[in-house]
Amino acid sequence: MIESTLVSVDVIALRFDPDARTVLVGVAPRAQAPFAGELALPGVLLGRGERLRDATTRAVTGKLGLAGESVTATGQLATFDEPSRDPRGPTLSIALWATVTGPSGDVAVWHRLDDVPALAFDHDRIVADCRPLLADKLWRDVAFTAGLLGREFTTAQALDVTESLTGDRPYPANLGRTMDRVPGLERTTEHASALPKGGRPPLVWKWSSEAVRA
Amino acid sequence: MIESTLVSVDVIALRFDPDARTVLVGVAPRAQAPFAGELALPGVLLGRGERLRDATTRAVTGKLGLAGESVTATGQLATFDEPSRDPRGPTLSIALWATVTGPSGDVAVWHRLDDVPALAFDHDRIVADCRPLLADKLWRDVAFTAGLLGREFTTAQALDVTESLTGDRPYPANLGRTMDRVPGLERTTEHASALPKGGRPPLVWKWSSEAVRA
DNA sequence: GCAATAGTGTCTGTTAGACAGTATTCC
DNA sequence: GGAATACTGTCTAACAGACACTATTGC
Repeated sequence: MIESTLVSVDVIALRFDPDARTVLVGVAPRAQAPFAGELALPGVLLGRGERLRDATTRAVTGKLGLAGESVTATGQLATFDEPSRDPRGPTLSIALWATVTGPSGDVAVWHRLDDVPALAFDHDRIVADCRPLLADKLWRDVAFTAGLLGREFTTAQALDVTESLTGDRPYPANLGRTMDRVPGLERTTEHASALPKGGRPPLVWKWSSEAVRA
Repeated sequence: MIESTLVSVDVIALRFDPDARTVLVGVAPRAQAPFAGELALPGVLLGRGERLRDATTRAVTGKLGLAGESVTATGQLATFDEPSRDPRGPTLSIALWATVTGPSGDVAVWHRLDDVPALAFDHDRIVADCRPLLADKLWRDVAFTAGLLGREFTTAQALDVTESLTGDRPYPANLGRTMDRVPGLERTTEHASALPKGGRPPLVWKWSSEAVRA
């Protein structure tokens, strides 16, 4: 009988901050050794029979201090199998993404995707390797996109999120055409409320009800 | 302490058969319960500290009866976490791909990708879910493509492989342009040897030496 | 009106898809 | 020459990228 492997679940928790106009990743200082006090992605050991989705929520609530309801969507990214990645012994790490909303949590520290500080374990590598995967999901994976932007959002916010994930701000006209092709996403004629500094109010986009049965 | 999860590695082993002009998946009857005698993807339990690549090779050699050298490339697909997928208890399955060449092996049974028989466990689902992922790797993932087609190949074989994976036979001119854009792939002026039934000999394509440092 | 923000029309170059026509081989 | 196979040139539609111009708001 082969001795079984430990499996941990490490989560890239993303939150869109409309005020900062950017997407943020949640990290937290580790409570225990190894790497006690150092920042790390929220991660937990996968329980026997536990679903990945449940472990993801457990990591986000337990390690970042968020409410379970604030997790709007989750999904897989990749698996990291470097045996020496955890000093306690060989541990498989399944990297997942989660989109969250609402209050920022008790212990979470939020950083821009292109400005994540040095993290414990191989978490720097996980973030670096998974960033292109995340950028690829925007406007392609409806659950991811809707989870990040919420039930309805403005063109300006869509531009901000795209810039945060891809590193490149698209032209509004081009992004509009991209969004027109996203299934379940509808351009409304409503305008958002006036801006603090003036300027034309942006258009509102909404997910059709079937598309977001989260 | 949380009781740890069992992790199995299930492999979609692909082989291009130039005579049958199609890509084949390797499956084998299970030697032990559960599902003894039924066909299944080659799979093994992941050992403690074992790399996924090594477990993939172990599955292909042990369960399909192929030589270790016949595995030309491997990579990740997705993770399946349905707790009831294995009657022995909750088991995580990491699905991986492997490309193989050479003799077809002692126990392996080979089927066309669009004609895989009913399989044990949730392996039907794994094949169905992963097929689009595999089609997406062709001409994009150089290791995958080179592993499947080998060091050099003809335009006709490229057409056959593309048709097997995507279900659609492209026009030669269009595939040629796609291949012109694949980094490390070079169109030669050589022609393959004559065909059994006559006809113009196809052009040969080669990977540049840096591209295939497998 | 001016600054600030947002949306629209249109042009360009690239790519995917399609197909007729041509080339090379065996018999 | 005819059947079988393979390659080439070119046309069309879709798409990404770019940008000038117009529209709406607060001051």
